[in-house]
Amino acid sequence: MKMTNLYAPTLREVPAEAEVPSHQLMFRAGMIRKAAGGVYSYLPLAWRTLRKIEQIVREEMDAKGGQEIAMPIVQPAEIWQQTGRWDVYGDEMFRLKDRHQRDFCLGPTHEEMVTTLVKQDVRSYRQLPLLVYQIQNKYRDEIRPRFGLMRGREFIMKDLYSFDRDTDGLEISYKKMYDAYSQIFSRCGLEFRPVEADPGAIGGSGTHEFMVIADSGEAAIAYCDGCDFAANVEKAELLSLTSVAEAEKPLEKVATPGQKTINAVAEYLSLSADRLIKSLAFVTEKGPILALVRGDHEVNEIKLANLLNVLQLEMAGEKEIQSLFHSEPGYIGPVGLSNVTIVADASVMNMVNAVCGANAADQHLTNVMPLRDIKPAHVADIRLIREGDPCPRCGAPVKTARGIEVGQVFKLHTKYSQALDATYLDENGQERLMVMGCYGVGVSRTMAAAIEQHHDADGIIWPASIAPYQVVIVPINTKDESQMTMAEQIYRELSAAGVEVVLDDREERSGVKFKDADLIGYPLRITVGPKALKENSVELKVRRTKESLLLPLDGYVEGVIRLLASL
RNA sequence: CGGGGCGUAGCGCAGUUUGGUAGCGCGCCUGGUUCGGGACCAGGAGGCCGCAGGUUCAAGUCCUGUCGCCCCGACCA
Repeated sequence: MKMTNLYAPTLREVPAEAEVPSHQLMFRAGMIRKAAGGVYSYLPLAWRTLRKIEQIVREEMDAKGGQEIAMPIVQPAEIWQQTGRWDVYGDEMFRLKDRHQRDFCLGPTHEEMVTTLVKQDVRSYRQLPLLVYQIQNKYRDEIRPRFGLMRGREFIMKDLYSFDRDTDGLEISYKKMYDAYSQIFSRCGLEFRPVEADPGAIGGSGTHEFMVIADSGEAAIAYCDGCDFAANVEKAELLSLTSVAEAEKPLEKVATPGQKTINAVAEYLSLSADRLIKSLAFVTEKGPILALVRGDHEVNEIKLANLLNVLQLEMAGEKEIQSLFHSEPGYIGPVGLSNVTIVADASVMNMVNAVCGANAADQHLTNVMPLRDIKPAHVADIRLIREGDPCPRCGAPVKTARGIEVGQVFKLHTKYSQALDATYLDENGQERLMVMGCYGVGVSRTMAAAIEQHHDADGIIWPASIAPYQVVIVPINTKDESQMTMAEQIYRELSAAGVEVVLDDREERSGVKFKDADLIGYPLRITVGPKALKENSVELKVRRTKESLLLPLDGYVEGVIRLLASL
């Protein structure tokens, strides 16, 4: 491709609306343009990279026996009503009506569709397992689209669905996909980590998320260098911590005027925060909850909601706290409480002579012995893991990092086959439910994640496997005939050898072309100027390392190909 | 939806306080001089100042409404 023909309008300045590096750089490199909030056009450079990622995904899916299909984006309401998700999905679903006022939606995902499809024709155990997948647009009317392609309302996703005879089969399919995903993200040149995750509202049990490690990631993960533990912090389980050894003392009420926060109370009483009990009031559809964690800990609301099996869990407001505790925020506590369900973190129950609110303004209780003074309805692990906590598997201190979720593998079991009556006959002629799994890769998000992980102040640094083009040839002076002749020759020879190459034939100064080359992020740049001509060689510059080298003109094509393989 | 901010040329912004001929930089077009990291000179094109209504002799600027966008929180590939 010649640059004069390439539709890649680069920008010098950063558009005000772009915040994160991937968004800014894709915009500046002329890869994407916005049509509406969270909805983008992909220009040639972006589309080429997306197709490369898709192709990697496709090859790995096919390698595991997946079969590519394409299902409708426009889906009838009925199948969603059958599983109950027409209502559950809420405002996040793009809904539309046809001319007869029949309800449809734009598919946010395809469990209903694929189950309805497969159950029509799969009747026998002989037809299972079946793995089908598609790569296409998904639609979710996100509460808040943001960060460019990272959280769009229209995005490209690969979704594979596995149908097995039983859970043993599901385990095999799950393992296949887990392995395939590791292959996919490795081939895309990404530093990633599969982590244990919370199944969330989709239901089912057992799930891993594939996280690309990046500071701008929306998810926090905890992992252990001592063993293979790695989990989304939402999910990461924790061991209960022991407390100081100290003789039990009698309960006492102390004045703590104006001390409303853990830190303030701790300082006022000259104690460390881990000697305090943090009491947090929540309201749920099943009534009010008082959650207790140690003062230096945070509540994990996902764990709490799962434990109580509630859908709504919100922090109580000041009014609710008044009516429940006859006190104000900052002074509430669990001692002597009977009208609120108390949930204590396991570590709290190990505390001795602790401090908590007294349910009276400007008053706290000291020498609280949780086992003696608190009557929790539940004692469980409800806290959020943090850097340095002991690993739940091996006890070594865990580390934390931020990650971008680019894929998820999920065991659905029979949730959808049951709701949609997807059954088969086994060897004994018995009707049984198909056991399902679903496995997604955010293709467009993966492209954004790759940029988040691989960029510098000058622009994108593509891994060669997903670069829109691998090489750019920059003639220093377009009007110099010998330079142009050589540039054209290199262009032809590399193209003939199957290398994807752009010839920057624009009549621009070299500086402009260098800047654009860095911005677009070609892994390799070939500069054709006096130096190269004089040495009768090809001048290469590696985008990632910024190192330059000269290759003799004789045999340079093989050299370029070898170099690319290492990028 | 709650909180914060912004809509003026393709992009980045000033002008709004105090109403009075719509500006700057980059980019774009023409010609010339340049040419190894975003050149220089000269000339030029390009605006329903988000939209609608109102106040006024006069509105980018004041008032009301509305739409859109960005950031922070609850959602998720």
